[in-house]
Amino acid sequence: MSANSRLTIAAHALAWIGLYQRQGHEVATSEQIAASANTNPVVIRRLLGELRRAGLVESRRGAGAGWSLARELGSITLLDVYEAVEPGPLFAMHRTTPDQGCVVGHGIQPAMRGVYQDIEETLRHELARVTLEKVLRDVLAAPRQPL
Amino acid sequence: MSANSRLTIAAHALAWIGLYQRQGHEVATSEQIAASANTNPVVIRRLLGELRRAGLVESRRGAGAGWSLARELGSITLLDVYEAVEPGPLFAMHRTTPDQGCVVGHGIQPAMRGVYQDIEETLRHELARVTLEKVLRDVLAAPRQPL
DNA sequence: TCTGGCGTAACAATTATCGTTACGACAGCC
DNA sequence: GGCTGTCGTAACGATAATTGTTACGCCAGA
Repeated sequence: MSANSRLTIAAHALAWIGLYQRQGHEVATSEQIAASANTNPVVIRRLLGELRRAGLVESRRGAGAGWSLARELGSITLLDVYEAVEPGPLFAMHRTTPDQGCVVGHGIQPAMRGVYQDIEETLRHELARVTLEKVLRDVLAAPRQPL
Repeated sequence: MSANSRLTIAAHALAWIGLYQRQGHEVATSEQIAASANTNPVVIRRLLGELRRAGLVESRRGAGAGWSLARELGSITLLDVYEAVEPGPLFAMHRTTPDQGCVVGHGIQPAMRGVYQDIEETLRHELARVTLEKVLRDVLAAPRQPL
């Protein structure tokens, strides 16, 4: 599974915007966030665009443009973020239809579908337990380097 | 996340071998399994090779060659299969190190690491609950098409 | 010795992610 | 009204993983 960092970067961006706003700023720019995440501003804009479609953030254009939270960090869970940025299911079925004339080929997909549904349900439950508020709290709790 | 079908195909192969052996056959060939899964024998051999490295199946060469189970279906769980065929973690961190001078850039990875560890732990627990014996049972329980 | 299938390398096709450049659109400000 | 900074998005390349496919040596029983 080519693990991707979309959820990580999206959470990073949300935490960054949230902290920045608590410091009194109105909006954050994709360039600032990209500098923190050490990536390209377009990557941030793409991800935040998906979060906006999900109603988690808002963007302002023109002068003084940038991004702001549409909801409190405490009301956003990692499940919200996951659903916004991760399209497909965790596990895939065969890419071609198995031999329906074979007993196993005929029954394997219904069997695995049940398993996968249970697993995704559990995953969603776990993700829903973590708010971005808690993520930011953990971020700030990370030990600073010694002097 | 480009979902992959490795776990599905591996479970398919194991269920197929298990059922075939219960019908009195010694070994199953990659060609037979590939026909059931509607894919190429090399794909099956590759996956079964990883399962053999994990001690789940055995292979025989020479005349009368083929694959057989190294353990009972009831003692093999989807977690065993998952660990054998899925290398990486579910979610990835940033591909480049975030800005350590930024509070969020510094603390985001420890924070997400904790979340991801919990999630993978839960996933493994779910996978460990399902034996291949149960998978085969569900496969055989799939409704047959009406006459 | 013959033969069927494993073991594995090699390559192409496909797909997703990520980085990057480019450029139009927008809105506040001078 | 023009300037400016940032968004919004298209386009392209690099990279990597998966999957399918061909090819061929190797093995062991008949």
